[in-house]
Amino acid sequence: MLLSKSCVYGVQAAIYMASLPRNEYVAIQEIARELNISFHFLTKVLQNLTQAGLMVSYRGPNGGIALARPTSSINLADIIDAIDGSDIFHECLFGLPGCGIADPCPAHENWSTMRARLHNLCHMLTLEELGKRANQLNVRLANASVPMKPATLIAAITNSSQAPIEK
Amino acid sequence: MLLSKSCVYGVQAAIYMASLPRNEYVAIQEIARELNISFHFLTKVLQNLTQAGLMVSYRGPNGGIALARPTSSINLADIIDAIDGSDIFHECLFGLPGCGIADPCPAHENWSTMRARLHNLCHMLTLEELGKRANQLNVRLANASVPMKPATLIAAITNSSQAPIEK
DNA sequence: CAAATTACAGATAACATACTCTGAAAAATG
DNA sequence: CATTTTTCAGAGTATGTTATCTGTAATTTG
Ligand code: SF4
Ligand code: SF4
Repeated sequence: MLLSKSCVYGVQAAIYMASLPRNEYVAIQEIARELNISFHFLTKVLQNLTQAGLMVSYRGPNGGIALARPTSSINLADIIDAIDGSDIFHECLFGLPGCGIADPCPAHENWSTMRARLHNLCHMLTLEELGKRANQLNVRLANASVPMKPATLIAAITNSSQAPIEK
Repeated sequence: MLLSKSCVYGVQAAIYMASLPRNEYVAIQEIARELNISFHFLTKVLQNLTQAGLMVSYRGPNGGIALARPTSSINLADIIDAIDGSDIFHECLFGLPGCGIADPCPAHENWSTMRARLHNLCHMLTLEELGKRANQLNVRLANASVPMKPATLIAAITNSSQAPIEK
C-alpha cells in the first residue's frame, strides 16, 4: 500500500475534524469510535500530528485535539509528511537510494512525472476541500460500521461549552 | 513503498534478463550476484514468475530461468500482478474495502484518475522497452556495488552451449 | 554411474508494522 | 482536594515481510 495504516488513520482523522462545522477540541475517543479505529493506536498516530505542529491538544474534560491552522492551510501532503515522511514523494518505484537523472533506472522518466503528479495532487488537496467533500451525501471517510456523524455532530454543534482553542 | 521488496527484485531481474542480447537460460545465482540481491530470496521471488507462466526454468548445469514470451509481450503490470497482486492498481489511497463510485471517499475523484494513469503506465512499459533502456549508458538497474554486466555479458554472448529453450 | 550444477521446497530467524495494555500527567468539576 | 476526563509515554504482543539456511530433486558432464 502506498500509505501506511498509521498514515491512513491520521488522514481520516484530519478529514473528520475538518468536516466539522467549527474547529473545536474533539476527543480522540470520539474520532476513534466514529471512524472505527483502535483508540490507543489512533492516539499514538495523532501525537505525530501535534508534534509536527499540525494539531494542538488539550488535556482534561472537554479537551481533545484541534487543528492548529485553518483547514485551508493544511493539505494532504502535510499530514503524510508528518506520519510516513516525505519518502513517498521522492523515492522511486524501485526504491533505489540516491536516485537522480545522473544515474537513473530504466523507468525514471515515466516514474518521476508520475511521482510529481502525486506530490502535486497531495499539495492541492486541502483539508478544507476534503472536509467539504466528506460532508456530501454518500461520501464515506472510513470503513465505519456506523453511518457517519449521527447525533454526535448535532451535539457538537449545540454544545457551546468548549475549552479555549488558543493554547 | 508502493511495491514490496520482493516485487522490486522480480522486476529488476526481469529487466536484467530482457537487457541480454538473447533470451537464454540464466542462472539465478548470476542474476543475484549482478543485482546484489540475496540468492535464496530471489529464488523464491522468481518462482512466482515461473508459476505465473511469465518465465520458464530448467534445472541442472547450464540451466536457469528464461523469459517464457518475447520481451515485447511482457509488461511491468504482468510482473507486479504475479508477485504483489493487482491490488495496487485497484485499491485506494485509504485502502478501504469495496470502493466504488457509489460509496466514495473524499479523494476518490483525484485518486482514481491517478491510479488509472499508473495502471496505464505499467501496461505500456514492456520488458522490451525497459531492457533497451537498461542497456543505455549511465542507466542502472539495481543498487549494485559492481558495475552492470562486465565480463558476464560477453561470456553469455560467446557461450553457445545452452540448454534447449523450449521446455 | 559418480560428481557437479542448478532450481525447488520448507524451516527458521531477524526485522518492521500494526495493535494492545498499563500507568502516568494535565486539566476541569464539584 | 478528591474525582473524573482527557492526552501522553512507554512497554508488551501479534502479525507479516524480508532474509537466511539446509536439504532435495532434476539435469548435465565425464
Ligand atoms: S532513476 Fe528515477 S525512477 Fe529510477 S529509482 Fe531513481 S528516482 Fe526512481
Ligand atoms: S472512494 Fe475511490 S479513492 Fe476512496 S477508497 Fe474508494 S476507490 Fe479509493
